[in-house]
Amino acid sequence: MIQNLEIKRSKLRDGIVEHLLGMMRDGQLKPGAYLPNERELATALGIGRASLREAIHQLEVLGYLQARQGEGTLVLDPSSKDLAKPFGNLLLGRPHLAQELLEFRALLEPGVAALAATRATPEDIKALEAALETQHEIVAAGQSLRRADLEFHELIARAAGNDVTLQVLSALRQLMLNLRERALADNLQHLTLEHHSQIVNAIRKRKPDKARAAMETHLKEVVRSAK
Amino acid sequence: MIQNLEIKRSKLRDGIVEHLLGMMRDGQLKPGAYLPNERELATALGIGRASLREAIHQLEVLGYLQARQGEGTLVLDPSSKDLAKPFGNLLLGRPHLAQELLEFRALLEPGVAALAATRATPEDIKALEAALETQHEIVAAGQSLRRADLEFHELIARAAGNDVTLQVLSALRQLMLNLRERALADNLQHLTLEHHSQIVNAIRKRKPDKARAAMETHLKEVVRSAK
DNA sequence: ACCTCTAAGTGGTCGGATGATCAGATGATT
DNA sequence: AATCATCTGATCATCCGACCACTTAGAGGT
Repeated sequence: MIQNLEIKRSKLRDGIVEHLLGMMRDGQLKPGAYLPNERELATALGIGRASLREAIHQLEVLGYLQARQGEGTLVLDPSSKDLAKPFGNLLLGRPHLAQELLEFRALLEPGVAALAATRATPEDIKALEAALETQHEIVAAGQSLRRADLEFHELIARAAGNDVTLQVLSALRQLMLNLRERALADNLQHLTLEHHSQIVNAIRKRKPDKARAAMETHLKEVVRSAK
Repeated sequence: MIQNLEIKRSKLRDGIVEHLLGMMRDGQLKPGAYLPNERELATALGIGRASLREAIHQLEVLGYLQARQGEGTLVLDPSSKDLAKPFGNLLLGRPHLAQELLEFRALLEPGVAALAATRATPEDIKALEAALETQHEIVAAGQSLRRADLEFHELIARAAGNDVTLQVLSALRQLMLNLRERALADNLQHLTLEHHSQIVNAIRKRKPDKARAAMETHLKEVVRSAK
């Protein structure tokens, strides 16, 4: 026999997962609404509550639902909700991947910056300039640049106009935020500011290659300082 | 009435999940071994079988375990393989524009190729050359290059030596495979072959910039032909 | 030695029962 | 009338015991 592949294992709950996902796609289940209670839903689907509960739990782990005892099971918005939580679960107990996460980000973001340079709307550029201003103030006040730095990179991802990229990066940042609460040294903060300025300049002038290069050197510096 | 207002949200199964993960970290549960059967384990942990099953199911979704009906529950090796499966679940059912997926890939892979040029082992290079050979034969036979193309890109990601990247890309490919079964035109197949050769050459000669550039033009062509 | 088929063990599913928790209705107090 | 405490119903969380479906290994016959 050639392949009996994977599809023979149709655990009932997997079917339920698919069914619920389908209902969410079709709009029968909209974000913010509650699922029918477990007993009703189970009988409606013609399955036992145990199976339904496992399916619901799976979707909860993946970030589509949120079950609240005594209240109901809430349907979340998968597009706006960050992938950070499921991403975090993914790395549960695999701390050795932290360094690789940094590298992954360094691999992706230069291209994102280049994209941003070609696609950024005037509003995007304004937001970036405002963020830059804020960062100057923060450094002048001697506070941590960490939070503003994250927002800055998110703005760039948004300006690149690719939702997949935006979500992946946002999940990544959230993760790194949890993994390491490393404060940048003061001299590095000034360097960071300088880099950010160059990036924004390149985007404003629509110079993709310059934006890419600036982001590259910026992240290289970050990786170097993290060692 | 006293403190502990915070930990109330500890669903019992989460505790079980942590407990099992701990056992896997401690080496009490080694990859390749089987979990005690559900009935025993449940009584040993002092919980009901349903709760244990939800915990096991969660770890299965995350890729740590694999339950097999009639056989047992297998402990997987979380460090080596199959982050791809949970990652695939992650993107399951989220509405994505195919175009954005392609773009995301085009954003990431050039950097991956550059990394591969600096890190590829002799074995990696040999595998790439063998894959190239196979591709020539396939084109000569007039068959579809699609499958071999996917394997080729996977080999490069593997040569880059970054597991996160490898798994993200592999999940991405799986997704695109489901989205569109588009065959490459014949003239494009020769072009693809040419590009692949250039990439392998750059990797063999340890020229990261050339590898990056070659991959970039390659993917640009793919995107262009997909419109 | 080979094949068949049974039996034990395992995860998969079911339905009911009980406990814990929350939101809204009800009623008492101010 | 407004505020607060309590009650009530609904819902998820957990447990239990039974049965179903599948895999494996071994007994037994050929």
